[in-house]
Amino acid sequence: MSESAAENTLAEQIAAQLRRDILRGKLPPDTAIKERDNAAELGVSRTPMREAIRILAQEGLVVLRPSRSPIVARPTVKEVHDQVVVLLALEKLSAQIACERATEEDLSRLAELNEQIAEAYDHVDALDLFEMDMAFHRLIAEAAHNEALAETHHAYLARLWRARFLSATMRRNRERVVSHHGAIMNALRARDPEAVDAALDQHLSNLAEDISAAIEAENAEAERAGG
Amino acid sequence: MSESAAENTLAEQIAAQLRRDILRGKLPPDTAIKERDNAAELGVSRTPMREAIRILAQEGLVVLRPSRSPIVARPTVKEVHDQVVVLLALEKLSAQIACERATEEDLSRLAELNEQIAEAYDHVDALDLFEMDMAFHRLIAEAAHNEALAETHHAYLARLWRARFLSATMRRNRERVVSHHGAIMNALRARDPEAVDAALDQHLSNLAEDISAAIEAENAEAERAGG
DNA sequence: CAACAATTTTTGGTATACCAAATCAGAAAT
DNA sequence: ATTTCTGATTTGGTATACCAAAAATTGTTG
Repeated sequence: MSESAAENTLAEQIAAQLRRDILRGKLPPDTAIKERDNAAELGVSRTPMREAIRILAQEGLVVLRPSRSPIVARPTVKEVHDQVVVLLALEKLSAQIACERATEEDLSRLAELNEQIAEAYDHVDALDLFEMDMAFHRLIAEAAHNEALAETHHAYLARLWRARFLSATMRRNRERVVSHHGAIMNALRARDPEAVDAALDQHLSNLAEDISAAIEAENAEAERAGG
Repeated sequence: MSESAAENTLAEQIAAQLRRDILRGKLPPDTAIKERDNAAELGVSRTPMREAIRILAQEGLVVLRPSRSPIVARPTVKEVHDQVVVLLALEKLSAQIACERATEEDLSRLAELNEQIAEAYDHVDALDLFEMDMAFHRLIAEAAHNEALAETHHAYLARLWRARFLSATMRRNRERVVSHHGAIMNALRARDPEAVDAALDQHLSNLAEDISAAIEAENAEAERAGG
């Protein structure tokens, strides 16, 4: 996991477990998450299960409905698209600030990670690769040294994880990713705000469309199965 | 309240209560919120109190410490400043999008509210005025018709509520607020992204400094009292 | 008088039991 | 056959009790 912290409480462990199951598709959208049954199944009480569900709801992975079981969220294309827009804005802001504030260490960490990604691209599985990509973007956000910004950015990254995963497995493109990351990095190295902005636009603007396509495909699939 | 929703659960009611107490200064920074004592005091059990505390922690109003009572947050100047930076960026993004997407109804609501603010400025108390100001900025965010963006923007507005309140009561300036709001509105009316950007910069850039000054003053005060 | 160790207290985390509201199913009446 | 009313079941919300870990305090010892 990109989370370095060990999951302390039972609730957090449960949340992590459910999160994985949701993101990997084991718990597809619209699946009910009954806090009673689910807790029993895992051999825990309702209390931590309840808290875990709240955590995921806060992340947007499940939706809470009054007097109904929470269900795994099925975001609409518009919702996901809107979220991508915000993510892009946050990342651009981070990068702008990072042009001034990034330390040498920030930059070298970024470079190192990009190399790792380039190297691992054809060996590791999509999920692990995704963790690395996510870490790259988090490093950018953290290079701004603005905690609130990094936190919010991370929240969006996490929320869009599944959508980004769907999109990436559809069109996995080594050259694009690696060279884009390289461009972003070099612009940051040069501390050139405009170049950074352009590079990020380049890298993330397609993302919106890719993700939309992926979501549309999944929802169409569900439509066929459910109707 | 700007919240239109009725608080359903006990936990939400408690959270709302605590939130008010914190924002109005009845529970000043560093105050411990023991879930046991506090629950007993309000005549409720720990369960909803616990949940309420989580809600406020998520909002950044209280901080959770391992094996310690949660305490009311005392944001540093840097933290608040960083948050203002993000708020500004979110609002600018909203306004940019709103230039395309805002409906006539959005614009007229904005105009109406601005008039109300101008009219009420010298009559109502600072708190009510603040609700109105907050509503104005929320309308801008909502005019972008991007739910995720509006939500995140609102979260920052809420988190900065106390800081903004401190700053505003320090230097209340009718002309500045009303004319700035007017400028923002007109730029939106003209659907001119650059003008909107400039107007928001004008209005909110001072905010960062004002807030910093206010927070510094409060923390200095606490220093004197506590040391 | 200082430092350390043991005990007591306080903390959050978890399990369980109970309740009220909402939903769903089945039976009865039209 | 359809609709409506009722009661059983399932849901989330709340209260309470228990536990383990971590502080704080106190007492003891050097």
